[in-house]
Amino acid sequence: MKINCIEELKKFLITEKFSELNLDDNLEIIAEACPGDMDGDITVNCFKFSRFFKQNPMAMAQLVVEYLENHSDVEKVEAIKAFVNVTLSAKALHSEALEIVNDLAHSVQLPKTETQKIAVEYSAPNTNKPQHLGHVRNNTLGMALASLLARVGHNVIPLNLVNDRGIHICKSMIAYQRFGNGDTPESTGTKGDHLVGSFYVKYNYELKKQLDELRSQKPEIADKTDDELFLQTEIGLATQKMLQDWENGDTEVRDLWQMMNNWVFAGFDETYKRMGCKFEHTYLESNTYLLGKDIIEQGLASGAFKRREDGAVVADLGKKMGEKVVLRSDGTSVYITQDIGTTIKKYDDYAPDAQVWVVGDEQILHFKQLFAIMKKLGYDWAKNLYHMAYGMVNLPTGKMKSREGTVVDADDLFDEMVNLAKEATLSRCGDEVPIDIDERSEIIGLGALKFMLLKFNPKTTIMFDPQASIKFEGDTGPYVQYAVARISSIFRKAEEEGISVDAIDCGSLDWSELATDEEKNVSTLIAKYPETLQYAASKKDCSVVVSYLLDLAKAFNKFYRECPVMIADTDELKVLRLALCNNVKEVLVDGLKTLTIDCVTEM
RNA sequence: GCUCCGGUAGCUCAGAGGAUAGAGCAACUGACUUCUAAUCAGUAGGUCGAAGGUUCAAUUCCUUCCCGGAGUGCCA
Repeated sequence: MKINCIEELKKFLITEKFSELNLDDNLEIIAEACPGDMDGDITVNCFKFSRFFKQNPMAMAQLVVEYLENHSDVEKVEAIKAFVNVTLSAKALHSEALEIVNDLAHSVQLPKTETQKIAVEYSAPNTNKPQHLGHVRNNTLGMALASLLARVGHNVIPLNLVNDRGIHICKSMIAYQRFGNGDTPESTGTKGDHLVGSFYVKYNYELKKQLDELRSQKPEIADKTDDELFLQTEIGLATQKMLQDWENGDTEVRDLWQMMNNWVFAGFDETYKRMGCKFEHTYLESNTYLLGKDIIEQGLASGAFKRREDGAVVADLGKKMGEKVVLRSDGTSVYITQDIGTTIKKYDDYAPDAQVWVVGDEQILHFKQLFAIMKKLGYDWAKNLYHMAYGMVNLPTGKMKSREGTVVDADDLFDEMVNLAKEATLSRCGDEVPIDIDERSEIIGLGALKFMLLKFNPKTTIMFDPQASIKFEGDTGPYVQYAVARISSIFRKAEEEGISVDAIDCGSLDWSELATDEEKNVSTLIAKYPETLQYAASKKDCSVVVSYLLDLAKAFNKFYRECPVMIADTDELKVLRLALCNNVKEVLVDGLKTLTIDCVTEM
C-alpha cells in the first residue's frame, strides 16, 4: 500500500543514500500489512528490493530501520531477518485512511494514461430456454467485472450477444407447433422464457422417443450417435426444414419465431432486472450471423487463409492450435466466421482499446484460435482481446443439462435465496415485522448469491450444493452487509443523541487517540483499498475484492466488540470512533457496490 | 495421443518466490440485562498429489510421473 513514510523512504534511498548509483525511481517498495502475530502495522520486505541497491537483505533492513526510526509517522520499528515491521503512529495511519475515504470516487482510480475503453461481452444466452445457475454465474461475473473495471476508471461498454436463431431455437418452435395448443405466457400464467423452455424439453423427449424407435427398427445403425441419426428421424428432418425456411424468410416461420423470441426476451428482461444486469447494447445473432464472410474472402486474398483441397477455407494456426476451418466447403459460415465478424463489428461500433468475453472455459481453445486469427488478419488491436474463462457449475448430482431438465433455474434460485433471507430476518426481528421486509430480503438474498459466486476464483469449477451453499453466516455477502447494518445502527443511535455523523469534521480530529490494535487494523485495511481494486481489475478477478471485503468486515467486527462507540469513555473518543465507523462503511458500501451488491441499513 | 485447467485441514476454498501455510463450514469450549449473537473469543484438525531440480529461501518456478476435469468437429 502507499504509505507516506515508505514513499519518503524510497525517495531518500534513491536520491540521497544511493544517489551515486543514479537509480531511476521505477522501484516499488511495497508496504504489506504486518502479519497478525507480529508487532507492527505494516511490513517492509527487504528481500524484495535489496538487490536493487546492491545490498544484502539484512544490511538493507538496517538502513530501513535507521531511516524510519527517525520519521515522525513512525512509533516503533524492528527488523526481523530482512523483514522490517513498522508501528505507525495512530495519527499517521488514520490520516492515510481518511485521505482515501475523503475522495473515494477518485482515490481508487488509475492514472488517466492507464485507462482504456473496454468492451465486455457477457451473458450471451440462447432463446430456447430460461437461464439457469450457469448463466447466473456468467451474469454475475460479467456485471461485476464490468463494474470493477469502470470503478478503477476504465470506460466500459457492457454488451450482450443473444443467440436467437439456429437449429436449437427451431427445436422449441417445432415442439410448440405440435404440442403448444396455442398456449401463451398470458394464457398459462407462465414467464415467457419458461414457457418456451418447456417446449425445448418436450422436443428432446419426443426426439429421444423417435431415436429409440429408429434404433429398434434398424439394429444395424443402433450404435450410431444421436447426432448422426438426427436427420433420419421425422422430427429432426422437420427441424432442419424449419431452419431452412427461417433462413429463406418464410413468413409463417418468422412470425412464430418472432412471437416466441419476444416471450423469451420479456422473461430475460425480468431476470436481468432482478440481477441488475445492464447492457449498453444487445446484439442479436439473427442480425450478425452473416457477418464475417467478406472478411474470409479478404483473408483469402491476403494470404492469411488458404483454400484446402476439399474446398473449405482454413487458417493455419501452428502446432498447438492446428488448422481451423473458417468457412465450410459449401461456402456457409461456421461459428468462428460469425465471431470474426462480430469482433470487427464491435470494434467498428465502439472503437474499444480492448475486448473481453466472459464465456465458459470449454471454449478456451476457440477463443485462442479467434484471437490468433484476428492477429493473422492484421488488426493491431487484436493483442488486446481477452477471454475471461470461468468454470462450470456442477451439482452434487452431477452436471446440469438443460435438455434433461437437471438444472437449477435462475428465477427459482433467486426466490429460494430471498425466501431464506426473509426467514432469517423474521427469526431475528421479534414481533415487529419490518415494513420493508421484502425489499431487504431481496437485497440480502441476491447479495448472498452473487457474493458466493464471486468468492471463487473464476476458473474453478464450482460444486453447488443448495443445502450447503445457501448460507448467511461466515464468509458470505450478508456477513459484510451485516457490518454495514451495524454501523448504520450506531449512526441511528448517534442521531438520537444529536450527533450527525455527516457533520463531523474528520480532518480536524486528533486521531492519535485511536491507538488500539483493533482501531489501527481497520485503517491499515482501508489504506489498502485502492491498490486492491486496481490489482483485482488488472487480474480481472473479483474474488480479490471479495476477500478484501471479508477482511475489512472481520476487522470491523473485532473493533465493534472491543471498542464501544456510543458508550466510549469520552465524547472525544465517541466522535473519533464514529468517524472511523464512517470510513469503514464508506469502503464496504463502495466495495459491495463495485461487485453490484446492495446494502441495507437494518438486518 | 496432444493441449489447457485443477489436486492445500473432514468439506468448500484462499495463498503464486519470503517470517511458524490461512479462512469459512462441520466438531468441541466459552461470550447476549451491552452500539444488532447474520457477531466475537478459543480448542482441534496439514507429508500443500509424488519424486527430482533451480535458489540464501519452493506449497509457489522448472522437469518427469500419478489422479480428476475440459478441449481436441466443415458443432455451438
